[in-house]
Amino acid sequence: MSNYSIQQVSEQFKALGNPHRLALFQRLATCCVPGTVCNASDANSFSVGALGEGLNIAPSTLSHHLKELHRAGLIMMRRRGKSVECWIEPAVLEAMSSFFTAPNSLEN
Amino acid sequence: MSNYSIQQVSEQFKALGNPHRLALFQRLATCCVPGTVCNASDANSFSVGALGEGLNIAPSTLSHHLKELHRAGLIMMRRRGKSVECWIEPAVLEAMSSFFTAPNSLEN
DNA sequence: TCTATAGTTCGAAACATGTCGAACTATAGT
DNA sequence: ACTATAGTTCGACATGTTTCGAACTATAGA
Repeated sequence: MSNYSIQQVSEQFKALGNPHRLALFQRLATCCVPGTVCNASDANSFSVGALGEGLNIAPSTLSHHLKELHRAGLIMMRRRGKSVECWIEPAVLEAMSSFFTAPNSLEN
Repeated sequence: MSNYSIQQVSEQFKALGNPHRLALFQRLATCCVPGTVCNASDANSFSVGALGEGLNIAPSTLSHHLKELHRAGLIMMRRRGKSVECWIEPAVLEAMSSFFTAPNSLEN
């Protein structure tokens, strides 16, 4: 049973509804190579810069998108020295996935 | 393994990233009352009008939102007499859910 | 303290979205 | 044919979003 509202969940989907942000999120969500057993507990983190690699967007745009993902509650961010590391809490992936497998549990 | 691109999937999330559309989708996805065993094969359908009930939006707005959900490939629509019935294919729920449980399977 | 690296904030421009009412199409029943 | 019901399309308007460059803050190392 989720304690999120329709409003909150729609904000999360909106955050994923942009190709750049979805690519960033997927990069964080993909914690192991295909065919490998994925251990959810050691979620690996990326620095902001590393996340943006290959996306061809300005640093300011990258920063903006990560802020959106963070505000939606989809990713975590913490400063570590010169860089800021980002990661996804496994519970977030479970909650998002369960919207489709158990949509009853959402209220309002 | 999904055969959708980042572009396509982000369109699907974008479609769900609006409170009204998410409410419509959830109403269709909720095929059984909480605590009941849900049989995915007999997905129940709603007419356009029934779906919009309680949402306080103009018929034209409702129509627009359902078209968006349909264009994103999230819902099916078919005319049945005077009304148009909408439903979700169970495979869509599985595909969406698997983005969060197996994000590796998405390319481009 | 100076410099280089890593991100963020701000303001502006172009573009997309959500919403409505009015006018339209489609079907069923009389 | 006429009427009522069910949705859709169109045009308009207000509001949001995406993106950038320029200027800023934060940290580490020399």
